[in-house]
Amino acid sequence: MKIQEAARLTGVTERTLRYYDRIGLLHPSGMTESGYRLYDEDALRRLQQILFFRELGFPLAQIREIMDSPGYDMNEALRRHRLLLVAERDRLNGLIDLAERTLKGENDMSFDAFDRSGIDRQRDAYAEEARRRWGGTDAYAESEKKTAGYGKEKWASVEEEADEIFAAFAALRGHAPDEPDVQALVARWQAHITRNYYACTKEILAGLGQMYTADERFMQNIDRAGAGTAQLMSDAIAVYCAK
Amino acid sequence: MKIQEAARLTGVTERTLRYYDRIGLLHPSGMTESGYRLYDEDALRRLQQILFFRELGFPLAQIREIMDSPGYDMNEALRRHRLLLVAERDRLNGLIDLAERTLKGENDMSFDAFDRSGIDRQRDAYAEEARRRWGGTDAYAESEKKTAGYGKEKWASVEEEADEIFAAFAALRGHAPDEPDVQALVARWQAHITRNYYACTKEILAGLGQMYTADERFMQNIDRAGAGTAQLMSDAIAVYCAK
DNA sequence: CTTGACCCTGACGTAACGTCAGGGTGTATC
DNA sequence: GATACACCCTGACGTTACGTCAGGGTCAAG
Repeated sequence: MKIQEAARLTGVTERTLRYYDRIGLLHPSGMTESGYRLYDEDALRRLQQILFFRELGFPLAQIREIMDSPGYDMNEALRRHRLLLVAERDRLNGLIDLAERTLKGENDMSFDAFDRSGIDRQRDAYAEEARRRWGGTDAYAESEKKTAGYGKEKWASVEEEADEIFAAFAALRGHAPDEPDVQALVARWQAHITRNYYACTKEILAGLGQMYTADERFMQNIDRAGAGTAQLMSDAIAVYCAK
Repeated sequence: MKIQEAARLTGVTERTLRYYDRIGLLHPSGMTESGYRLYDEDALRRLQQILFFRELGFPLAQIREIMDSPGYDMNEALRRHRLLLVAERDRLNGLIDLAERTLKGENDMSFDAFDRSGIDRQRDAYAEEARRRWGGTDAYAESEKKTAGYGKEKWASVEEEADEIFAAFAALRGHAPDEPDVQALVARWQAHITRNYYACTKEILAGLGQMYTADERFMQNIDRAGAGTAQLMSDAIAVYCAK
């Protein structure tokens, strides 16, 4: 069949089929003398597979890899990808929470450029600079008020979850910082901060990541979960924020 | 301060600051004679606000609108945006579920190009064509087997959730199809199909949307929730799939 | 032989920047 | 005063997954 029918049957546009041809993801099964693309059922079946992975959010380049290398471990790819999906969902949950808190006036649409996340809540150099710079603003007062309003139980549970995340990082020591399971933990950490403190943008997160190894106090606190945990977190955060 | 310091303090890159200047999102507070950008604290505060909205996923163009029009209803924007976030999260939950089912071998990485979603499970023209085309394949048999394995209770609860979603659409009749609350329902519907039937790509979804008004049986079934519900669903799906 | 439906290949646009390349500015040092 | 070096600038192209023309062949019907 010609391109129009193939497009109609699968729901994609003709442009998409030509694009997939060009990037080598799906070549037509044949061509007429006049250069018309022809697709057969095998081609359409391959397209179905492509669309399945695309729907899951795989980039097209990776889909091509998966489908062209026969030895590719598809289950492993799926498992890793699932972790990315979970991480993204957790991040969204943090944002939803942030939006709700902002609507209720519990958040000020700004943020403090330092970590008050129970690591040990001492101000380091970075935080001090931020405090000097933003200390006099309404945003600062607002945020102080909010965190001050947390009850002791709330704080305890927040720190407990933080410790859980540290422990999870500690368990992954030895893994590469860019592995999906590690990256998923970074997303969870970011969501944790966003939910409990302030809008943790990736810029903030990157700044925190640097502190975790640069500042003794932060590092020691994190490494209570095991030596090298802070280093892994820091490296993983760097990778996470680079994209 | 000059651009480098501003970038360091806020965590964004210089390139980003120049870009925001160019697109009119954040102009520097001043310029030196030689054309160097200068930023003061007001500018940095504005940048904080920008980054807050950016983190929530607002497009830069909308952030500019929000911040430049004093009469803009920020709470309304946040409320609408929250619905988009929720919709996206639900979609991800559907995909996570799909990935897990695939890993367990309960899914075949393909899909049936027709809706078996309890609407009334009769094959329409579109479905018939798909059946003719894919009917003999393993994928088809596999999927039949799977849905056949659903117990009666499972089916009942699946259909119940479908009815809930129809009712939610019915409650929004009169709203424009592109409103975020309506769009959020579309995402929920897609996630429902993905969770309970097959990988519902946007191409599939678009095909279903057309059926809902084109095919009497589907339309009548949906309109049990109220006349005009199918039309709204169909329109909303069309908008949803267009992007 | 003309119409109309269908096909093709560029080429530009999208969002939000990253990454050079090529060149000017500012200040400290030799 | 020349040089070194850090810092600043403006293009311009690359990225992802296509959408949207523009300009021009192909094919069957009338």
